[in-house]
Amino acid sequence: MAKVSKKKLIIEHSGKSFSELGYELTSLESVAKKCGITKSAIYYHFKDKAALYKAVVCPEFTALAQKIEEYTQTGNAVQRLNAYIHTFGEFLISNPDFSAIFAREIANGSKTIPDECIEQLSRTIKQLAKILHAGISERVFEEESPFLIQMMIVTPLISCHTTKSLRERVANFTQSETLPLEPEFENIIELLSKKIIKGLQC
Amino acid sequence: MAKVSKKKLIIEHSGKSFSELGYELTSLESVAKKCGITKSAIYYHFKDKAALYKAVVCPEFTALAQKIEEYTQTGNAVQRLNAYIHTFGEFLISNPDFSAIFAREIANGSKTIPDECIEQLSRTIKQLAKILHAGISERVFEEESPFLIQMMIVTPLISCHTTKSLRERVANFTQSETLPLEPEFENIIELLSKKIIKGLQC
DNA sequence: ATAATTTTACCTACCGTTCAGTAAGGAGAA
DNA sequence: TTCTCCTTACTGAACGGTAGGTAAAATTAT
Repeated sequence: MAKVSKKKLIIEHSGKSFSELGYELTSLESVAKKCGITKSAIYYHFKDKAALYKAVVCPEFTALAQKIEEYTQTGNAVQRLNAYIHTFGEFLISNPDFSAIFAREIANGSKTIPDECIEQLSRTIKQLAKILHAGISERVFEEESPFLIQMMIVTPLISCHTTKSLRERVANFTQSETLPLEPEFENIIELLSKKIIKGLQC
Repeated sequence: MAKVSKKKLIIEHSGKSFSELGYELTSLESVAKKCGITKSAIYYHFKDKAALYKAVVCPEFTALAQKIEEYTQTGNAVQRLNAYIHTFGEFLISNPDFSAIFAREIANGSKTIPDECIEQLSRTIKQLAKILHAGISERVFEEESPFLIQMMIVTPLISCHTTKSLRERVANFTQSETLPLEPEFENIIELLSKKIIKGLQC
């Protein structure tokens, strides 16, 4: 065997399924089928469904936190906040699977996110808090809760993919009206970043 | 029967369950139990599970669209946008069940939202588009996609309840740090409204 | 041979759905 | 009044299907 470990295969395919169907509707049998193995083989590698989910989700949160810390160290507060939004945004936009899983978790009360992931998430918000604090020192930002700013950044970006078909359906009802309402935004990250930074400035 | 109709009871209890557990995890048997009837009684009143879900969700969307149109007719563009955000926000904040269902739908690709609801949703965004257009005429707003603004308004508000426990867990990792990060925002609607309007102004 | 991996066969539990049946009550005719 | 007929509102049992999970045998790799 050209050692493509089955474990990785399982993580890949189940990740896709978790993102497309959600945790509950993802059946291990269908995942096994896609991997070309049986359901029991999954149970050899993972204790249970929840453990598999963890194995899918944790590395993603870690990679995100890593990137955030890497790219938001230099420059003034405005530049750093811009970098924060862009780094977060590009990670979400270019990882639609992770985005979808994150969206479901948020809608779900985040009950199934393990503490390990929460810790990674807290790394990013700590970084955001630092940037906002720097902005206050530089007298360019008004004081505001980092959680609120985080939500203003993350939730629209996360929903960007998941609301696509919703926007299209809504557009079907509005397209005959006066205003042309395009349901797609090419450069949502830049648009959002500009608006949030402007909204935050003194 | 002089008593409260069972049909309403079913809608109430299932609505709570749909919002707490989601569509899939809501079992009709548990709903029936809470209503003090049998599962079959639900099938007497509703064709199937999907029809019950519709009966729960449609009136809410209609009520929302109604209120939006009612409260955003008068004033200048800034006042009307402020009214739009407040009306939408207060509806969501004071209807956490609807909020949770909406959040799940967004995370889920909105596959289970009936067209009837989409139409109601399009009413609200048409109204938003009008307001933004008025703002451009008044030379106070920059041109921007109504869909983007809608997302900036709706997704943070919707996630406000559902992220509560997430924020608390994240705060547990950050509270010992330099910045005190409060996971609660009392007046999120007003905060959000101010920032979005500022971000949109010329 | 031994350890790692995977399959076969199976269990239990639950879910949405259907369906036959029934108690209660009103409408209309006798 | 009383008998018949029909409707409303519901029950209980069962069905087909699928899900997560497990024990043990079989296969493969070292």
